[in-house]
Amino acid sequence: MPTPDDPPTLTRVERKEQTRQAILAAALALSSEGGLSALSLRQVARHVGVVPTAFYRHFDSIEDLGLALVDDAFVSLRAMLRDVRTADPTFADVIDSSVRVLTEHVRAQREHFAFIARERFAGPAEVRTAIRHEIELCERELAADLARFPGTESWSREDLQVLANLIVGAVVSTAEDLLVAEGRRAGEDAVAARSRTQLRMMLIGALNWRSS
Amino acid sequence: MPTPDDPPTLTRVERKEQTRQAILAAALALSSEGGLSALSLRQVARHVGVVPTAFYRHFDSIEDLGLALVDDAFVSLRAMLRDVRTADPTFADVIDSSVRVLTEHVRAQREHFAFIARERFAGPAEVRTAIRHEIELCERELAADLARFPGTESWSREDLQVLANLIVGAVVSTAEDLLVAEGRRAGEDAVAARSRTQLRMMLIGALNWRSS
DNA sequence: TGTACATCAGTGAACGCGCGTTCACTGATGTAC
DNA sequence: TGTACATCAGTGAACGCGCGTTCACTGATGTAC
Repeated sequence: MPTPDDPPTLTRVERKEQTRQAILAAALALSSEGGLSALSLRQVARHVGVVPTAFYRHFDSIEDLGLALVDDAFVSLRAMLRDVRTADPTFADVIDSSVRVLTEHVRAQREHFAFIARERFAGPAEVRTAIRHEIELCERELAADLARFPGTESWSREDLQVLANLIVGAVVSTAEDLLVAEGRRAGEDAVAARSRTQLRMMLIGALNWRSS
Repeated sequence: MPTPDDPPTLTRVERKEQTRQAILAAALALSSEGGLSALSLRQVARHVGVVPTAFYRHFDSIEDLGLALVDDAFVSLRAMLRDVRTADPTFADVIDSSVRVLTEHVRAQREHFAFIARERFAGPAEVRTAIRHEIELCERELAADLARFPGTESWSREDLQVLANLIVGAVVSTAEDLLVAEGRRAGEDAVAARSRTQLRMMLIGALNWRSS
């Protein structure tokens, strides 16, 4: 970024990283209208306050930048999953606390979650593949978590995977609905309430699985 | 379309409708790379074999065309829902027959389902809104269907709506996974098998709801 | 510490290209008599 | 049925604009001695 009057304590490497982050932030914000495929290098450069050619010092192409954004977005998503796992133990109900954590993270990292929802099907082929791969990894982690839950001792690996897929699907769907609520408190609360009921129905189904 | 040697039995109105359909088909096919937002009027015209300005005889803009495609896509989706309702009565299991119908329709109308999955979050604002609205209508219809099912007599309107949302979410998610399978038989079968298991888990959960 | 040289993030001009949109048009189809 | 006129789907030239990419460059920062 062309700010030669920054504190001179910043090294050249640090300045470069700063510009890189500014480019990623601009791309994330601008792609919310029309998506990554409709995003132009010049738009991004203009928004960052840099000449178009400077872009190439950081990324080969918009698609390359997209892959970096996938990494960033899944850092946010994994942070959420981590918080779900280590949720406040004063919340007795796993579902209540999980939905609360999800709502908070979607609210705080709205652009990252919107990016995943959008580019999962609309992004350039490589970006779509990268997102699908990351979601698959999350499902596998969840399956491993579920195996440690009481009541799933007798489940097959396959059934655990299927349940993990079901839950991830519900979470994705809830996150998408939260995004549609666009931060309006009433809308978000309704989505959260519905999600809690749905997860409870699913939990009842899972607990009665194989024993029925 | 510039085919002046078509059988002269076609009226001018019929010819116009033919071109309109060709434009819709071209837009549907071309938007699968990059989405509606990245689709240009000139690309569409070129693909149809018509001069760019001819486009305006049929649509005001790509966005306007997109709204027409939403209508077409939901004709396909509603046809599927209709088939689910009136499924072959020799299939005793509602879930087996529903998943079968879904698989067949996604296979036959792949482009329409991909359009909905993609533009639901990536399309121009008006298109996104139109899709959301249509999905909501489907949910309401499903809720009405569910009310006629045995076992839901004591359910509140609200709970029926929540269950309908859960099922629609699962169906959307399954349809999307079928699309990712890209018509490979093995992949489709795995998705279908998983979907059947998930719907059964959900069914068990629903049947034990309120009675637990 | 001071000097001479290397590195490299960002510049700015230039290019050819596809874009959406305007406008006046053409000529086959349709209609009124 | 035949003729004169209206309609209008599709044409083709032209426009200004933003695009991705090339290239040679500048000058502050970093490094070797």
